[in-house]
Amino acid sequence: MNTYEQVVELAKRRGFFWQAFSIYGGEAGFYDYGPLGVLMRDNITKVWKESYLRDEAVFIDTPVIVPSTVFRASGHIDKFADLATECSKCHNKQKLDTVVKASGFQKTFRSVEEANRFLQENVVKCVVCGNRITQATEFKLMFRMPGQGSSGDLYLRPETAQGIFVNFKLLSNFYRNKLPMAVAQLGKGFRNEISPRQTLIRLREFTQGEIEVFVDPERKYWKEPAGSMPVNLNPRSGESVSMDVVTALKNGIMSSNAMAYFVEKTASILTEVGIDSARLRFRQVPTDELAHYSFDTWDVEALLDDDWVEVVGIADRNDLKNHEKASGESMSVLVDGKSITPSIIEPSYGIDRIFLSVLVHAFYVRDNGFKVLRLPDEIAPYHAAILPLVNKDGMDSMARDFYERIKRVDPYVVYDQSGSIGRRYARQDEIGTPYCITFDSQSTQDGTVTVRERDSARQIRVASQDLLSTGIIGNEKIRSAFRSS
RNA sequence: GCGGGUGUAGUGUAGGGGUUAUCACAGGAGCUUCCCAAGCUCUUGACCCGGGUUCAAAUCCCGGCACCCGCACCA
Repeated sequence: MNTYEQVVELAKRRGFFWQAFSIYGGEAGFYDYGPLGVLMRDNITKVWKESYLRDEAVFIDTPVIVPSTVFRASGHIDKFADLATECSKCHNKQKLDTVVKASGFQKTFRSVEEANRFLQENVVKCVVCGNRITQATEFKLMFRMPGQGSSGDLYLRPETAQGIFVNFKLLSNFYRNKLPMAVAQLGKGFRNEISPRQTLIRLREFTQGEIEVFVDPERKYWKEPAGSMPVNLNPRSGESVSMDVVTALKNGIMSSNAMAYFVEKTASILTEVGIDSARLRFRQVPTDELAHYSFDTWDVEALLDDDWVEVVGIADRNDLKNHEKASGESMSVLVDGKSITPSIIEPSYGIDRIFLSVLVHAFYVRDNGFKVLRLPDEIAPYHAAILPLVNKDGMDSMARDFYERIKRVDPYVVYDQSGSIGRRYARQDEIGTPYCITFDSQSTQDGTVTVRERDSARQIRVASQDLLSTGIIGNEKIRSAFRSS
């Protein structure tokens, strides 16, 4: 088993995530977060959210169900599609690839135009009735609720971003008509993927954290990046380099200050939540792979075993023009007497993929075969487990009493008195709990407890009273003993 | 969506036309246990779903669903 497979096995067994609706055979592309997964995922989004709050972003929350007018303007209804055919005689709908292959051709197409040209020049027949097919259409990748809106269809949003764009004027007013402006949204997105695969990597319902940074198109400026951390850059043309973004901007590898700034910020957030910087790279998307709305995008990819998986995309896009045209509403801001329709730099975080990558990067197996999740303290589902060394001589009641108190200081704790102490340590290692607080016979004498750290298995002794006032991961003794480096 | 493979307790597995369906780990109860999955006793728990063949299907056949690999797709 590779690391990914071992992580999936562990995740199912210990309650991080599992296939949704499994008692009815499951449904491809849908997963449940289990009890530990919810805690850990919320810890990740907390880091993300607070990081952007520090950057003066404002947060909103908009509906997941969206009228067709929005996606007509954004271009999703036209471009967010796969190629298909509909037989003019029997009206059977088929994937274009299937039909073409059934007629003995081996070919794939990039556009309707290209497909139609091929269908004119070659005889391709309907697999059901044998009628010749001459027209290709598109298979929509958005979930649609036909006719349920006030003016037509409703759709489940394929990205959270449009909810921000359509609110641009209200938001700009809230932001006191200043530029640049950053607006963020955390929420569900939906795509009717043709082949969902690999647990949390390709879901049909997923969580996105998107930030729309509205900037002056002339400058595309946000703030000065620190330039203190080298990141792995794979530019569209030229060599891959490890370089800080200030240098990259100077060398023309980064197209704008804002792009450079958010590349650096993203690297910082991802490493903080537990992604290994050595297994992280920024790849500038080749022109022919760009999404319909973007003219420059850096994909942020994490290495899972031998595959690079996109966890974040940072896109330079300009949706406001489309909405301005379609709605008739002005999307400009008056800055220094100049009317500006902003460009958008959009860092879009795939929360589920980040979550999975953190697990894979945290996973390791000890020499004795026991599995450990080396999660950052703030990301682990539980900060600490409270354990009596043995269930007698008052250790159990003392530990239980401490557990009841510490919960009020830090609710991310768990109590366990079943099995041997070694077994309990192993259990906690496997779910990434950084600290185990054990009550032994000395605890009953002087009120001190042992604190065992997950990765080193080393222990220190501290007064249980101190922990009640400082909390666990905030305790200075614990920090300096185990997290100094 | 195509082709190939797979589907047995929470997890990993053995087997396979008539069985009390194997084993391990995990889980529960108890005894024991003063620091890293110790030991003992007891114990909960499974043949993906539907149809067919058959006296009899978890086992064979067909269909569905899910997962894995490859191809395609990933706005």
